[in-house]
Amino acid sequence: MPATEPDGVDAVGLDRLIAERRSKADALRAAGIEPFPNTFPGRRPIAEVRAAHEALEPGDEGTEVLRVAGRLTARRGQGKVAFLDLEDRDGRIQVWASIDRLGEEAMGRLLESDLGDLLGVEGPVARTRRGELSVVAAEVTLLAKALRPPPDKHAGLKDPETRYRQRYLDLLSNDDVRGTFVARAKTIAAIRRFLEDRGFLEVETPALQPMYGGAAARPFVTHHNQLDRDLYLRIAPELYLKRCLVGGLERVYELGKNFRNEGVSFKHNPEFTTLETYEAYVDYAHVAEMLESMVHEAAVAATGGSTVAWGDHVIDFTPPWTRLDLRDAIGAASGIDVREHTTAEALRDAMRAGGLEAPDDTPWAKLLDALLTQTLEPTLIQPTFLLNYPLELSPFAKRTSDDPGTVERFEAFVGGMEIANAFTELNDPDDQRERFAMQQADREAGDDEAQPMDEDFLAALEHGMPPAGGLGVGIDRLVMLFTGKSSIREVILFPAMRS
RNA sequence: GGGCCGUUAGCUCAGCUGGCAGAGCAGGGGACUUUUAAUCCCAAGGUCGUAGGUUCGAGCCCUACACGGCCCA
Repeated sequence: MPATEPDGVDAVGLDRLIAERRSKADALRAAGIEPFPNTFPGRRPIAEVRAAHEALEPGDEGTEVLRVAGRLTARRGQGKVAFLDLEDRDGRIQVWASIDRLGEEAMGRLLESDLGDLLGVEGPVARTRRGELSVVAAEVTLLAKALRPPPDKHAGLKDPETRYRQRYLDLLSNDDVRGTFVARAKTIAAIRRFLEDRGFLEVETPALQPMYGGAAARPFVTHHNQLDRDLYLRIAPELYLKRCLVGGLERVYELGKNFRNEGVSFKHNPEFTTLETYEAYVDYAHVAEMLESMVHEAAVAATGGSTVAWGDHVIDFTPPWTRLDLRDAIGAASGIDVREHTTAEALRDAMRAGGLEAPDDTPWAKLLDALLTQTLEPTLIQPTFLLNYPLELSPFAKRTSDDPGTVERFEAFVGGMEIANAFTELNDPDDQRERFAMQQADREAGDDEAQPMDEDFLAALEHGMPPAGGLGVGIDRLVMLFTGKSSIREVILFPAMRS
């Protein structure tokens, strides 16, 4: 064992680094200093302290003694004066420590601290001759000893696997990652504020459901031991929120997790966050106006402005957004007039003639959806509504008055992604029963994402649901747009990973 | 599910045609009373993702697997 190593430190690599930090913590305890104290009262956020002292000139020192706390991220100087960078959630400030102010013992302890330690510092704020705003340490308190070394301070943590599996390391070493999740919180808060202002009630409906529905997706199945029955994790709250409309709650929303048993990719995580809103006595046109205002307000709250950079584009969320008829827009993007190809065979042939993927044994409406995905969707960078969808794709939407094969539904696209789906809600229980029957037929034909019949929901509709406009918004995708991230994993704190 | 790429020190990365495992930062010892990725000197730190194979010899070539990323479905 090298003579320079502390007692008990003879390990190598990471083990040695941990052992060194542990032995420092032990030494503090032996000196009567608790390396994990319970509290540090009166601490002020660094950003606030900075703002209050911006006016200080180089060489000046403020009169007020205050406290800041955060993680030690860098240290310069090792002798009788040292400069340390302390970082909290929203800011970073230099700590100016000198043996003159701290005394020999406290200065010695400070120099024993390690990068990653959580420190509390008390003292006045000064601006150094070089112009750096600093807390002049009169007293330094270790608030929590870091027993493991943090990631490199300059390069940050880059390995995506470690970033997602140990997100706390990502958050503490990469400022912009913290910013992403702050933006996410601001987005969600702005949406709640917006809906609250419009008289919506926030409700909570079951995530564990005896029967799932409200979306085309495969569910997770779990089991309740005492009831001895299988339950599904919800794929959407839709059918419960409509029961709330039947009950007279008139304007409701739920913001929460859905669970879909599908693959993981840059735009899919098995649990993800959606907003659903239902408003009585309005139709989908009204919902479109609400959505564009809501997203605009959320963009301003999250980013400070109405526009965001997205690749080489600048997306402008300012209402009103472009409104296009689905069939017209597909025709313009693909060169295929879907009104002229009214059978699955004809549409499939036209798609293949145009070099597009068109699976066999697929009904006309699903081919239309495939055509949308392949040709139109990637071009919808600026916020755009596509209006009026085929009935077969929309088992809960109300028919248009002029075409029984079309429903009052829109999807909203931004950045080449679908971010929202809305319709005038189907409230005729007999029509709804027919739609379930159509889904049942799809299911028997092999579509395992088709809706199962839900008699309990039908009974609710039979009691009378007011005409209403409903909306679903993908919150994760919205945050991707606001923060310029191209992967959903960048906006979910702890994304799903293989074990 | 398919294709391509990646996995080397705590972190970020080099590593040539197969020939002794490298750097910066972090960490350790020392110097330094206004630093800004502080600087200077010294010493240390490795199951090269895992398991096989080829070879006198494998971080490097081959096979399988694991995990991750990107693209496609």
